[in-house]
Amino acid sequence: MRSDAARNRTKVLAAAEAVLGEQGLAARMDEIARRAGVGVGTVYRHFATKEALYAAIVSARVDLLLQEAARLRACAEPQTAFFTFFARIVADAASKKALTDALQDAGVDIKAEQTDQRAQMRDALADLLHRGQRAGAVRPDIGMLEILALLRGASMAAETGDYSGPVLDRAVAVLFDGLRPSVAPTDPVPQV
Amino acid sequence: MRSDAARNRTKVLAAAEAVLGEQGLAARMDEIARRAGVGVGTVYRHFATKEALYAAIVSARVDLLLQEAARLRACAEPQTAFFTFFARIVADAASKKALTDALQDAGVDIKAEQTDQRAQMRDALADLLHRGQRAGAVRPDIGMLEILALLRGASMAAETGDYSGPVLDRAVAVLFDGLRPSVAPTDPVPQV
DNA sequence: GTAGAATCGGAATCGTGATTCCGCTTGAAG
DNA sequence: CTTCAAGCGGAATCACGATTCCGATTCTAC
Repeated sequence: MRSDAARNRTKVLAAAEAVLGEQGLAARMDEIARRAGVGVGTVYRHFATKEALYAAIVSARVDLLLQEAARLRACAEPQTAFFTFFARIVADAASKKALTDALQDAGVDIKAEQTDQRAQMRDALADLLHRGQRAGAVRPDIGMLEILALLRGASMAAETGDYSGPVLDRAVAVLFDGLRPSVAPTDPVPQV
Repeated sequence: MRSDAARNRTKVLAAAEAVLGEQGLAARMDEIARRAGVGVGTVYRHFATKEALYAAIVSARVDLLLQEAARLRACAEPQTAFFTFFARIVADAASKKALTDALQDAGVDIKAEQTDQRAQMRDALADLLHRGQRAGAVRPDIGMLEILALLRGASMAAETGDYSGPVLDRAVAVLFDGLRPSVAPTDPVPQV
């Protein structure tokens, strides 16, 4: 690859990371090109479609989360590892838009890589959850489905950017309290 | 108003309720017109823009919720009223798309009516929350901001339609457990 | 029954933003 | 220092869906 091409690819990725992080999928290609100091044509030379570019960015972001998960699985205490990871994901969503979808959406054209990452993410989360449960830090009567729903909701709310950091922290703390084993038997839940 | 016009307006509203409930703002005007058995022009005769139509539908839906809130404020026990209302909103979001935004979004062109409804909703929720707290059913160390964030997240997750009813119910139950006063001293909450 | 205003239907228009195209530039091989 | 294929910029093209327009249809009043 020609050296200037490589340089441009890097610039495009950086700009896309920034713009997509701010605006999510709503970002425009022109804007990304402009911020990269490059023509739209160049963006398209490196990434066939907006979705492909988007996928590249999200994939990198998810990889970081997966590394974090691996670290936690390796060294952290099972009592806190699950909560730490959960909070990490929510914080990531708060700082950068458009991660949420990658977490679970049944996007139309899922690439093999994405499917794979999704599976890895799910595995890591399941493992951390089960360890936490075995360690007595997480209530035993819930499964991955509930966790995914809660994580999704928390990430989406965080992503809106309507709530300040402290408020989000307290909201997540409430969630975590609900996830701990109750000292007393759980109250019945009002049905709708 | 001419009788056929009134009839059409009704048909449009019904179709819009259905289509917007299924697809949210992504719904197309053609689709709404088609399902109403009417031309697009007719839809526009009754509602100036897609947003106006959308607003009319959401407004009606919110009104129902406000009535429910009034009922709860009037008769229900304060220990359960708050939770019942919270669950009711989430259930509504699960069955019909696009309510969430109306809950809090800072939409660009908010009509007076919507602002008013939003205020009413906020008041009702605040009242139910405070009653619950005074009755000792809701932990006292959280405020409306946290509740709104949690409600938003729950509604958004419910709206995706990715989770079955029972899973959602259990996830909401976890949330509710987190919102109850802890028997043991509360874990430290991340402060500002 | 008829006139005339109110409505209707849906093709044509517009706006927005992704994607393509192509003449011009530039890196690097010989 | 040439050569020329890879790469570039950004105007032109396309797609898609909201909104407008206007001739053709009803309703309703008389």
